[in-house]
Amino acid sequence: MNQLYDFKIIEKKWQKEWLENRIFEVDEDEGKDKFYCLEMFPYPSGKIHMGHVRNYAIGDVIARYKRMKGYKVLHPMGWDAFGLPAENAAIKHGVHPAKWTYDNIEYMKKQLIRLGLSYDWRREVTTCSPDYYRWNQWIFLKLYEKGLAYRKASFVNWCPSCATVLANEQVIDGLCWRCESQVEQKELEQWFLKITAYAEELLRSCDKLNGWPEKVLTMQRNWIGKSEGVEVDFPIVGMNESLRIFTTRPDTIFGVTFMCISAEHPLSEKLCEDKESLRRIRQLQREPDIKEGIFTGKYAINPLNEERIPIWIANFVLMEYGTGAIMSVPAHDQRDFEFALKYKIPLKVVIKPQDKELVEPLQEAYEGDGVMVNSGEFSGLSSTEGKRAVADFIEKKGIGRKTVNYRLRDWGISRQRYWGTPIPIIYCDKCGIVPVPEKDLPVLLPENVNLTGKGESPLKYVDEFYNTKCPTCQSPARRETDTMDTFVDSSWYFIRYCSLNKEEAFHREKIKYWMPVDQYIGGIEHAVLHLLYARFFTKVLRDLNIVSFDEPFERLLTQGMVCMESYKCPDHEWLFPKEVEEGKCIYCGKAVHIGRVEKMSKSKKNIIDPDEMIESYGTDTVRVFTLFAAPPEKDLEWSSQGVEGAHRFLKRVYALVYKNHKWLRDTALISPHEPIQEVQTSSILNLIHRTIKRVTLDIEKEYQFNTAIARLMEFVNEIYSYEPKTETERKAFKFAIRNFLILLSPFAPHIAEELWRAIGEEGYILNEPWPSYDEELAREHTVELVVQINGKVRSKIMIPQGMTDEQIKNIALDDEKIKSWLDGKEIIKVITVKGKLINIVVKE
RNA sequence: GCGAGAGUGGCGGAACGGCAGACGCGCUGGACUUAGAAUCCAGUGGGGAGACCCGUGAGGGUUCAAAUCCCUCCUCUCGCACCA
Repeated sequence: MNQLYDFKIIEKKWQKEWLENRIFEVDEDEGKDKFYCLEMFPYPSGKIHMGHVRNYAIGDVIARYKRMKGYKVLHPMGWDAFGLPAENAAIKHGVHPAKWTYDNIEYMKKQLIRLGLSYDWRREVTTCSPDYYRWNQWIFLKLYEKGLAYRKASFVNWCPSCATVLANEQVIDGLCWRCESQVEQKELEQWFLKITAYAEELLRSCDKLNGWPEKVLTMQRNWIGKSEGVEVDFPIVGMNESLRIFTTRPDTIFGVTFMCISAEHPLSEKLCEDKESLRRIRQLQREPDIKEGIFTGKYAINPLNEERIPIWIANFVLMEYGTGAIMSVPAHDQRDFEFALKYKIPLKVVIKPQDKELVEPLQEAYEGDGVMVNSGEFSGLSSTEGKRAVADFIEKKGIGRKTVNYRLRDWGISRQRYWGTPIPIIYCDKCGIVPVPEKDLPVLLPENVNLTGKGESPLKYVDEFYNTKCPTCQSPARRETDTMDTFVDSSWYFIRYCSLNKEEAFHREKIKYWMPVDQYIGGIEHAVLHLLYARFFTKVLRDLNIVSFDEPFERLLTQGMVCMESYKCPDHEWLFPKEVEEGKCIYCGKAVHIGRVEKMSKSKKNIIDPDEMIESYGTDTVRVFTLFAAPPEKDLEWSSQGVEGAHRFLKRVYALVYKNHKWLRDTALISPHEPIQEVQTSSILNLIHRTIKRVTLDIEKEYQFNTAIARLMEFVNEIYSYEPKTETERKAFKFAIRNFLILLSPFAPHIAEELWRAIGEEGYILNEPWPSYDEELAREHTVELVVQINGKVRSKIMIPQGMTDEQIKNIALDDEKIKSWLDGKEIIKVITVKGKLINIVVKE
């Protein structure tokens, strides 16, 4: 055994051996319980970043722990390999996207192996390979057959920088999720997947996702945005037409004083003669904070009270939601109130709050519940009763119906870019839209293309791709040239991992054994993107009888961000941490401005390169630090001194074993039946059982790896003080070290493996069962009794474990310090807690 | 504006309603060194000579006992935000 902890040699050695001996490979075993541990696969952008390291370190601890607990653990990894950066790199540097991508994958795979992650690489999935994307196409065809994939012209989100369309989920605050450019509206014909057909189920089964963070579920529920209400037809005066509106507040229908329609509403042209103003309103569409409208000069009739209601066109009414037209109740809706105020439209109060009087003129709309007033026969009903009564009345009269609206829109998947899955559709002049027959899959992405990034699919100009024959009538036809959104790829990859066979993507028995994923780990940025799409696909695949479960991810852990302070030099802009020495810029010596701790990002250069860290300290240190510095779901602040601390800990572990390895090697383990005489033996056994217990509970309880590692540090600190002398003490010591190494191994697998062999153990530590603890031995022999008087600590006394309340009371009252505190005072009450605390309540 | 989460030493962070500050960083002292680095040992919330007192964003409350439960407020972070 080498005296020094040479992590480079150790880590390389074991990584090689683990791979060669294929110890991470796993197959089904019906006799054993399974555990599917999955981390979100990365986009092969070039290099792994610290966020990945954290994500995968967390997953690896869980996978290794569960495996040692006796589960068959599926722990796969792959590449989300289609996407824009590859194409942009190609345009910029002239490398083919495929080469760029596969080169990156090769490099990043090496990095993952260097991290000691326990993946079964036989299952590796690369979404840009035809083996994979042919199944995207196959699923698309199935969706098409079921009417769940359709083509439609509409206004879509267009990112000018990415030169492609984006789905609604991919627009964050009006900006592109990927590049943060301002998103525009463009009218295009596009392919959509009917996720709205599953809106209700996606919403309802949120309630069953007990293992998900409430925050993510809230975001999904908000995104789906269900609201129940009624649609009502308001006849238009002098026209043979009605204006259909949607409202969730039928109880306020007697308070309508105007109507508003969207400028994009089909009737807007017909109703509004002032085309100039109409165009102006269209320009102001979705402009926040501005309310603009024009009166059309036309009126509608409120079908409940026959009142004449002016019809307006307003910029704040959305065509995509409801019917694109609303009834406006300014007294009870703040938006309508502001609009009415601006255009001096009268208000009519029809809801009276229970607990206060509304003082007119109103200062703001009253949107709460109350009692209906000025509402004809409905007056006197509560809002809740009124909603139902008015809705029933409307249905009975045949002027409308109860409806449910969702904010969720269908998923637009067409992308005007090259590096994605071709949509398997052919356009024929005679037959129209013709799906590519299943037997002709995959529709291969041609390799020779001229990439421009100008907003049109380059496939259009690849003749041998574009020109084809109609599968139905054999006449010349054209292929669809848009490719699929890459979120399609990641919507089912977790199912693909289950089947090893290259030809068969959906091996039903294997899927049945492994799925659903027991623990999914990734960033919260996918709360409504990937996670919603994956849930949707799972339900679709279930309805296609490919899978038999409703939800893909049993438990979800959203890990926090990796953060760091940033540095900015007055002359040299943002600086990398290594460009700063003692608070000064290494180029000009000027003091740098230290920015707040925030997510590591290339633009602010507040990044730490995992490769450099591994080079200097080793993988085990990096893993231990990232797991120790914060609980997994919280943000982690990178600290170079913290890394040193983690490294110091591992060096201490190494030195501890080195110091004793010669005799440890030849010593047997203490048997559970061996009589314990020496105090030290009993202390060592108590220490290790205590440690096993606490580490196990910390991992089981919400994956508290930070405290688990703290326990391991405590173990090391304490065992340093023991000098085993007798044979029994040595056997106990060996037992302790051996089990400690198992406990350490999920966090720092390489050093654990190395030391495992150094103390004479055989086989791979990953194949060892997780140690169990003896409750009796884990208990402390003596307890520090805390004695309080009126809730304040007044004394601490060491007592044997297991005293009765009465004994404790006597000991406490007999204590000299306590006696002096109690002198001359009357004891009212004595409370003892679990044999370790006593509170004596006295009259002051 | 609405919703969720958070606020604890110099710092990262611990604490089933029961000893606030585990563990780590940093700092202080000591040992080993010619010296340093590394390592090891000890100490380290604030005040006070001391007995003790004060301390978990602020203020109230419940309780024998509150960082933890309840109410009001402040600050920060993250979602949502013309969805009728």
